[in-house]
Amino acid sequence: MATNKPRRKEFLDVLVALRQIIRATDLHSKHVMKVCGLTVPQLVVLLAIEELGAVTVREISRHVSLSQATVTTILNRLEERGFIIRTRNANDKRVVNSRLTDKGREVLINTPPLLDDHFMQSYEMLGQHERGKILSSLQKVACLMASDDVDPRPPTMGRIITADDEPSEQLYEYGHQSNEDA
Amino acid sequence: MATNKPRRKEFLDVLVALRQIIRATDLHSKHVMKVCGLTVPQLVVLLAIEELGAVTVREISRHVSLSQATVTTILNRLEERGFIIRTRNANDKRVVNSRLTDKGREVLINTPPLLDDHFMQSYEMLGQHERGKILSSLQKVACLMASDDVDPRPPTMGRIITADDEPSEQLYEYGHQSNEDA
DNA sequence: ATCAAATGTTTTGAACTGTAACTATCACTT
DNA sequence: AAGTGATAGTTACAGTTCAAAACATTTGAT
Repeated sequence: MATNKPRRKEFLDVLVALRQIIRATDLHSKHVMKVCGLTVPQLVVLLAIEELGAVTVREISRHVSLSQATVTTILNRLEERGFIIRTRNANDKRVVNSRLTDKGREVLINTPPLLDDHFMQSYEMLGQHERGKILSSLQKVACLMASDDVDPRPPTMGRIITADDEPSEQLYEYGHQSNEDA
Repeated sequence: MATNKPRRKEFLDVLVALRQIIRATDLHSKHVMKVCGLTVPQLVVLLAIEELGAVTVREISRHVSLSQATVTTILNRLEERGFIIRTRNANDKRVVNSRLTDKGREVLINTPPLLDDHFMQSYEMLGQHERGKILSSLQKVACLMASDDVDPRPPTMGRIITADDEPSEQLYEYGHQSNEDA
């Protein structure tokens, strides 16, 4: 337990790296916006709806790691532009289910990559070991940061539509499950 | 062999981790705001000014990895609240130099940590090897992402304000200095 | 000296983001 | 049935963020 104390500088390095990553991510989102008319957050939400079918706001917000309010504003834009429709659930009128329209489904066909092109290329060339190191580090950081804030998670009782809501592990998977409700 | 091609899922994992990190960072910033009245970006800018002395907007923006426009809006808020003052440079009236006020210097004394408490604690307990892995991974990611957006700026060659940019004590005179640059 | 290009900052417009306050609805108790 | 508390979603507000356009000023060329 000797050299265990990171100096101030080490934290600063972490901070700087994080800020650069955040900035690059944001820049990429703006770039995607110019190319395809949708930002990365919008696409992420759209993909979540594609994957989950008729889905509640809360489920989306958990799935994409955004607050409910944020998801609402994103859904507003998506609905305005005709990529999704929202319908109140008949069983529980508090609930709003969002689904893709044809237009929304179509726009997803040509989805540009959600990560920076250059990053993806370089990342692919890295060799499995290195990639694993990076991914696990990112997840570790995410995890360490999240745990402070963990627990927006009341005992779920999947009543309305939900199947199960696993927070981690494979978030996006291309399976399909039609989960229609009357 | 040659499982070298990361599957779509691997990129998604990266994306998800990144989004969680970004979110956590933002949450922490909001938290800091509630505690000390300044957001993390505001503090970062303030710290940059503390470090660099009377400094231009462009220099700040490079130092903190934010666009000039963003720095300007942050400076607006900081000036409004009396933490800094901006003065136009006499030599070149396009240039604006920002410096701390006493109030600004004072508020920095009790700066809360710019990284999440819980994260810092856990990070400290990690052992040097693990920490190194994480830091280098973050830097790698930052680097891979940044290169797309290559810095349109060669290393600062101090034109207006003196040259050597030692990150330590400020010995900046914004007087003149014109020759140089043989 | 004057006009044009370059440079430094600010403004504008649009999006993301979260908390807190608010509405509507449901579930459960009395 | 009425009331209370929990839950789902939206709105209001404040802050960050960037690109692009608008300004202001300086520098270089004619």
